[in-house]
Amino acid sequence: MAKTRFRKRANLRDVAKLANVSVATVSRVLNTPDSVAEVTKAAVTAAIAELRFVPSAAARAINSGRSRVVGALVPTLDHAIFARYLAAIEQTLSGYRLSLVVATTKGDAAIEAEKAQTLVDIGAEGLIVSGVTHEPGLYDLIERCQLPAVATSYYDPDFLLPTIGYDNAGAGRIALQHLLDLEHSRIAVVHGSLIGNDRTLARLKGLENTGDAELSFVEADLSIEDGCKSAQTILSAAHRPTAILCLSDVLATGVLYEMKRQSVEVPKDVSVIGIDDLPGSAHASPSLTTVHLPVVRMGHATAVAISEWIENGLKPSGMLLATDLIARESTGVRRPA
Amino acid sequence: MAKTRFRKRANLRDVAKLANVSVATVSRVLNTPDSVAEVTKAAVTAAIAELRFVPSAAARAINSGRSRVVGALVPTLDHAIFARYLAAIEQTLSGYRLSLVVATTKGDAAIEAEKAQTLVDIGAEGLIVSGVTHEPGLYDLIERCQLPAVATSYYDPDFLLPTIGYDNAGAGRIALQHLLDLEHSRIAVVHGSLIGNDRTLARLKGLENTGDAELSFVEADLSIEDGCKSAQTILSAAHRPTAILCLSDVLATGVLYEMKRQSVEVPKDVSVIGIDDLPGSAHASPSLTTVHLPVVRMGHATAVAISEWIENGLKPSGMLLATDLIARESTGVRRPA
DNA sequence: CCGCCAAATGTAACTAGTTACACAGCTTGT
DNA sequence: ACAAGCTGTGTAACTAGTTACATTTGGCGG
Repeated sequence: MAKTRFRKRANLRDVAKLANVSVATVSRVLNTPDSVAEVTKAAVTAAIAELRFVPSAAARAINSGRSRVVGALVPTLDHAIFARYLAAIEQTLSGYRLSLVVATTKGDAAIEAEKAQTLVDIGAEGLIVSGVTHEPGLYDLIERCQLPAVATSYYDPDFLLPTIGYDNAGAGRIALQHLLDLEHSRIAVVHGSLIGNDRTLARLKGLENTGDAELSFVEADLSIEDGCKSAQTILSAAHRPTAILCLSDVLATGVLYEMKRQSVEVPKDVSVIGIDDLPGSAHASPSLTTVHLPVVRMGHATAVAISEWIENGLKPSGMLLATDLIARESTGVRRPA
Repeated sequence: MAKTRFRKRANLRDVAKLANVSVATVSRVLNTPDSVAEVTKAAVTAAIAELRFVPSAAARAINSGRSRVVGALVPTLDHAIFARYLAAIEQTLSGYRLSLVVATTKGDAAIEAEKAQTLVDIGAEGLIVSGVTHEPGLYDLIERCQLPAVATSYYDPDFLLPTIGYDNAGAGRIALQHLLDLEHSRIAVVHGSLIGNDRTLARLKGLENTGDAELSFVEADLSIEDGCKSAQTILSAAHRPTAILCLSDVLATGVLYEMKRQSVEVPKDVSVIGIDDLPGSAHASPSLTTVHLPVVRMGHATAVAISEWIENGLKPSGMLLATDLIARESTGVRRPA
């Protein structure tokens, strides 16, 4: 009874003893079964089964120097854009027999640095981060550990880490240009928080060359709710804009809902454009004109890059992914007032 | 030169040698710094810095027997319901200093069993699975490894593993009852794939007690796209139903869009109800009546349960989370034909 | 009938940490 | 003044695997 009371996990030597073979033989049964005689193999297999032996991942890792884990740091999981992107990463990593650990940062660089440390603590072999704004601590960590790391959602060939992403300023510019082409000259811009969010900042940067147009800005949390509120603010303004440029589809969706609620016709009374191209945007009514961000391709490319780096030591160069205007129903030529 | 050519990662003994102390002292500097004299500590710290020493996660894990990693198997990440749920899990696990590895299964039990094995291979200390339909291989694995594992999104006190979730049949029943209360008697049911999806199956089971109502069924992929298509099918039927019950909000959203496109008024001409209560559902127009599934609470509860099990050996009992009807604008009393 | 070779297996030394125990050196109490 | 006790540190034995090298065994050719 005392024996079975607290039977701790069996290890290689327990199996070896029971099967009356050496530890090396057990190890061989596990790794190179062809090099072991059938009878011996059978005995070892039986012992493994009897002891319910499961090899220790840590012990294997210590020998191989491999954990087969890569870590991804994202602001949130609760946003379709990051979820899709991580889905693509996971799928591709899986093909390289690598696993994905996800850590969320709430867009806070300090939390990010902290969570990066815990990723290193569990032995992550590579890191994927979002954007190019980080704590020095994160760079230190990457440098100290000689950790393969790539930054995504942002393309910047001069950045310390390889970047795989799109031209956020360009995406903003594309959206703005579309509205300018439609002769809009009073445009409200709805954007998410600027604190620590280089993507949003860059998109705003892309709006600098406005020609004759006059831009006004509204900041909002990244939620449909806040998109609605922003629309209210904009509609109640003295000089109503003829177009609303949302730096994210989530906000645009909220704006669209509020327009409907207030019986403002889109695009007749006001045009609305987003950036992201979420799965739902094509089905909104009116369907949302937006700038497509290739997050799925980005996820795949990122996973391939980090995998090749980890497995073959091939440090990737950056990759710029194209963003395209998807013209749908929510934008139209400004009607002469 | 030859020395620096390929300086492999420094280890404890390298640091000890350089600092002229023993390995134990270095280890103490790392783990119990207060037990080391200041001068010694400084020397060791300097050596650590000089060699860019980073302790090996695997070696630590082998001693502690801990990996601090838990694995979650979900059908997909590309669906708000799972993303929100995982976000909640990650957040709560993080509080226990545990990391989350995500593996996606495409709803395929065989892929699930396979990925569960890779989770064990990287040393996961606990497993979170979705639903109660799995391969024997998965159960074997859990049993062999004595792995803490909980099943979610489905409550079944008699299941082999502790379940933390809701009553899916009940959720279906609530939705149906709502429509019956509104005097609907011809109801179309739109549901996702039944293959290997016990949640959908259970929700359908909940629709058995129909009273006088007559139900028709349409199967669709879980996408807005397919929700639209299903609506087309339903609208073109000879005997048009007065209400559409969607077993998922994604489908309901598609149905709603199609109604708008075809100028079918909701809820005047037809009522629409969903199940899930996605973030966007409250903002649809008309806003979607649905059955709220507490996925965030489920995520938290699951994370707490698995953490307590791992850390303190407390095997959780199951937990039934309430589902509530959220009556909004998309349902109304059937108009006398 | 002996030696050579290959297949099968064992021994022991690795991987990189943690930690029980021993012990030196100094302070404090009697 | 000497024992006791505390602090700081070192030695070596652990954790659980992999693997280089050594050894045994048996078949087959000369």
